[in-house]
Amino acid sequence: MTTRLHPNISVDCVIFGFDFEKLNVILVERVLKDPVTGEEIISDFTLTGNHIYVDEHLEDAAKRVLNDLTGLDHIYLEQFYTSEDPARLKSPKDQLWLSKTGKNPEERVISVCYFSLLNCKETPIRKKDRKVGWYPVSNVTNLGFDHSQILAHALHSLQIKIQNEPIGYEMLPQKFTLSQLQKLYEVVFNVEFDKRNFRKKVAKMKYLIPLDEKQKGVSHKPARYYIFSREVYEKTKTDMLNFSV
Amino acid sequence: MTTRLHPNISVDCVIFGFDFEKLNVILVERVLKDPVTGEEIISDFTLTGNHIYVDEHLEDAAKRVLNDLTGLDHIYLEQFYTSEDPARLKSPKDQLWLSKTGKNPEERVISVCYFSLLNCKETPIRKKDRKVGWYPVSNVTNLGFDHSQILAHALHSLQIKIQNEPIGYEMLPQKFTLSQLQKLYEVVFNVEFDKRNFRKKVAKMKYLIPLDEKQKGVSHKPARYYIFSREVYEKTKTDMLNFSV
DNA sequence: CCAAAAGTGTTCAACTTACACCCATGT
DNA sequence: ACATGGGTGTAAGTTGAACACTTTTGG
Repeated sequence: MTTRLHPNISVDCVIFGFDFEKLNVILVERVLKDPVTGEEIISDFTLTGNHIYVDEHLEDAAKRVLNDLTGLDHIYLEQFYTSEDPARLKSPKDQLWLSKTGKNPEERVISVCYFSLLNCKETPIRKKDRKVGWYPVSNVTNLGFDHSQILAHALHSLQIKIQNEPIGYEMLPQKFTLSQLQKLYEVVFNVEFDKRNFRKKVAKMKYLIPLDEKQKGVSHKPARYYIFSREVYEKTKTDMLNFSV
Repeated sequence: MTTRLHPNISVDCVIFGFDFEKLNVILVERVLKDPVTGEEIISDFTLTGNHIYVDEHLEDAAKRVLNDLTGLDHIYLEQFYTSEDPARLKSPKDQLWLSKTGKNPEERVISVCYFSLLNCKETPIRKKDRKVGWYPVSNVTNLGFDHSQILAHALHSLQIKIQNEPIGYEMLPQKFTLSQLQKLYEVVFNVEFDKRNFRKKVAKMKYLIPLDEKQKGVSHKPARYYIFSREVYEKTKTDMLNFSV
């Protein structure tokens, strides 16, 4: 394994997180100051990403990015899109940033994009040299590079995927309440559900298993905890079929 | 625009076609003969693809592949996956093929994959130097390179996509019958539908417009023709919502 | 005792499924 | 006349949508 970075191939990670209230995404601040005046020439945000090593699995490169940020392994990771417009890094701002950070702004870079799912509350973010944090997806505007489009793609892919596979549990703690699960679906799709109808719906999902354990220390009727059983899911899943358009 | 091919980036096209009976895919024969004995050292099939030019849009590269094969422009094209395992072209067979066809077998190639949709009956295939043709998807086994996995990915993506957008019409002639439409969905999902229930379902789709025109020259009751109206579709489409797992 | 979220059922409308026969055409 | 696929309706069961009150806890 060589350690040379590939000049033309990168990965970008759209790291989604749920905090029981909103859908969030990890962004990195991108600030460039004029060395003389101290004025901020660039001040915006981007997704997290990296060039790959020339003979590295792209998924491993994405895991590197994730591990650098969170210290975690085994994070849910899904390739969803490859951004490749030859002009995608050609805006004056992006060109300036690339030259000031030691990249060659002439090089074409295609970026294979992954989304990840995390529970914000259980994920410490290691802020290294640059400012990194969770930001509500609904507030995000004008990211650097073409990252706004990548984020839009990612959200759409997440919506499609979560309809067909039980991946939402990746954004919840192991034990969760039905209200938390409902809120998760609500923020992912940006809709509201009726509590009773939602509960009737999930009651049919046999892989959602109620525990004899309730919330403690909450100043209202404590909610029952549930767990997701992948084992039951794999045994009972049935292929979807429903062409709805 | 330079005309140098990028050594590390290619596109592969999974070209699906419907012939009113089966779902087909265009494959290219890959034959390598021993120059002395004439024995066939390699004899299998692959998808169609090509390296990109260094500053070419990947979608344009895919369009080149499609235009070379069919002479057509404006073919439905959808990026669905990027194949990237550093070892994806490392099997002895693939290495042999690469060296015998003037490629450097050491180079890592990542391939951005697109699927296209066509009506077989309206698509002439230009067979140039190599043998190219339509093959039933259900019979395909053991393609060269990692193309079997790419095809499986493509079929899955097609199934997901066709559930959420009316892209099936790309595989039908402009005027089609309801039985043809039904057969299309049946072969894409590999299931059978009840004729009456299918018709009730599509009757709700306002963008399926019946014509005052029927089949001619068929030895049975002639079927009414329908067209797909994109205009009506765009006006009436509603966002899907149904997390079914 | 108050605030806060948990939990629970019924009714009506819409949709899904299963199922069988006559029709228009070419040969 | 016959073979072929086109075209149609109904009843039963299931699912989806709308809607309000009681319960349990902490403060």
